[in-house]
Amino acid sequence: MKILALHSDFIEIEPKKKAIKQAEDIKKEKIIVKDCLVVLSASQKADEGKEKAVAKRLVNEIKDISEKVGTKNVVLYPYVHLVSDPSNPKSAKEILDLAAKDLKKNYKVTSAPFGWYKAFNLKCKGHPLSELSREFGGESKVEKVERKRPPAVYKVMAASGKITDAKKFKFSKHPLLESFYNYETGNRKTKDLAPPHLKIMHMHDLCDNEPASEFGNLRWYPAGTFIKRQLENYISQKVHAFGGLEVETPIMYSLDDPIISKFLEAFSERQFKVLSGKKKLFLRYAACFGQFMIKKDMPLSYKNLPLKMYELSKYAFRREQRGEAVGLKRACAFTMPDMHTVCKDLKHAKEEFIKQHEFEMDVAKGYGVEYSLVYRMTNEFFQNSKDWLKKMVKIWKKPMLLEILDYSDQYWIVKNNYVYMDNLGRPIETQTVQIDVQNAQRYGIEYIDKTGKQKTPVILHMSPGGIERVLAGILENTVDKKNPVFPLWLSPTQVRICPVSDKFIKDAEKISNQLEKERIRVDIDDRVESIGKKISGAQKEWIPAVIVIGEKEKKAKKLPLRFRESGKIKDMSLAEIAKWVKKECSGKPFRPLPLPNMLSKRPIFS
RNA sequence: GCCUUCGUAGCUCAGUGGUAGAGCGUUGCCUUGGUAAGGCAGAGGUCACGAGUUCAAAUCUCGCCGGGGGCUCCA
Repeated sequence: MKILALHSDFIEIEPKKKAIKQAEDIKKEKIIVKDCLVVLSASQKADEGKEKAVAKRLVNEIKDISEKVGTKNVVLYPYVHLVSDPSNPKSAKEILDLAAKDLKKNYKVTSAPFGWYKAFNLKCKGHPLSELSREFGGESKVEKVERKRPPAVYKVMAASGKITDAKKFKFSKHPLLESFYNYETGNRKTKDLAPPHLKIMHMHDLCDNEPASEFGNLRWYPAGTFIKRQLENYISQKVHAFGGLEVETPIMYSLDDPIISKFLEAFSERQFKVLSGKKKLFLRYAACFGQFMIKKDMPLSYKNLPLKMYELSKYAFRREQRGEAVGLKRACAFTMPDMHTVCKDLKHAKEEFIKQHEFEMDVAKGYGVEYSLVYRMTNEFFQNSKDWLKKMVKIWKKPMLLEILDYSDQYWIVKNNYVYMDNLGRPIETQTVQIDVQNAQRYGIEYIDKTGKQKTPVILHMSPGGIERVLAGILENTVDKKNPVFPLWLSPTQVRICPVSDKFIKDAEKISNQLEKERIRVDIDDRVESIGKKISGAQKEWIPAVIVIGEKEKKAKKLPLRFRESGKIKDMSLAEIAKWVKKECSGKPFRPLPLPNMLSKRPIFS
């Protein structure tokens, strides 16, 4: 559709006679509208069948222009002569009618008669914005790139390295892998319920959807922010120790960039786009772009390889469709740790892959959640890499699923996914390592080898798990437990002290100060409530350990810790408590209590 | 984007055409306690939003926005 918008002092329209058969029946009278935006429009062949989308675009354009020129009077004037390939009249009329209906909510709309020869008299204001032309189609429905893919073949590699057709594999001892396999192959037994982590998210005041944003954009409250930061710091700490060089790159990139734009064409529906004046930018969906752009500008030597570059992307953005963004499983803005390793060649990449696979498993230990492993690869890679896969399974020590693809329209030739399952039998894919054989060439990344020749490297992608998804996995994992707790290093409160009455608050504070010095997160239930209620509250909050303090404890040398998981009470000295927390949290980052330590002062967020 | 379902107090929800409800939480007072919920009183609502039908709409119809599920998708 092409439009010409004229901000006018007035327009005077006089219908003369019908130009086409389909012309609408009207009274032949003069129409005069003063101080208005006259929108001459013509729809094109390409708009046929997309009337709704085109009408929407038309409405948006008109809103945009009318706001700029400051008028609420709109005159829709069908003007087929603007284009050389007009659509059929029915389609054009439909677009105009839809647009008029929509615009009438906010504007005074006059529709010039459709299909008539009209005389008109118009005075255009002549300021810089008074004459604007625009051209657009129903972009919201861009044709999808049809990918005709042959179905994948699934096999299972047992811990011994033996490969079996997945259909024949006995999954009975591996229910997690089985339910994932079932989901992958379409035997989906899902329940018509929201994933349970949504409730937990809310119960613990972690986070919520932000109604003033797009769906899938979350706001995080202190307890949620605490857990998120802990996970972020844990991963970053691990990656640093593994040799990742941390960088920070922009979150938005120009759509006009010759390298990047090519990469994006097929996925334009999934991007958030941003306007900077006339320049169009998009928000990144991963940290690849920024890192590849750095690497392409670096004078890389074989001596630098493998070069591991790491970024914790806050945020990465994907414009998920309605019905796809669910709680933490698929947010539209998410935190993505992303490492890209430049390797000399495929052989080198395969060696490095093994190390990164071990690394991923080590990181996953900190999450404390059981998961499955799948390797997805091209058939060619599979045929050449059976021994390599055996090395993987030896580290993994359990059967892993193999998905073998008979096509290669993606940038990777092999990747693994670490898969958590939610309680409704749906997978949450988190960590991954991938061998990328396309992007080095696409971005022009090169290194100089021993002989002084320029070579194109192979790139390894590695993510130790999108933070939100990892959290979803951890939360889902608590659901079937009798007395669920967060891993101690992720518990906002580790120990709660409950004085039996307000006489003992001072004593509680003393103990709390001592424990705080040992870097333990302690809070005090100083509310005027019965001790039973304080215990009950601590249980509801999943506080891992509770200490009741009264006359008895004041005198005793040890403190009675009630552990949530077991429900048992154990007498422990301050030193023993500190030792326990240190042991449970070894190798994990520390953050102080995210909320006031006195419960009476603590705000409720949702 | 399509299909489906839901939207009532801070939260969880009841309320099928006739005065807006409960539990939890919150506020105040009483209770000063012994390992899962002490008592009493109060505050808190544009029934998502807009239009329509009706003497009368939380309730029926249409539209719109938002949440959940399914499809597609997840680079």
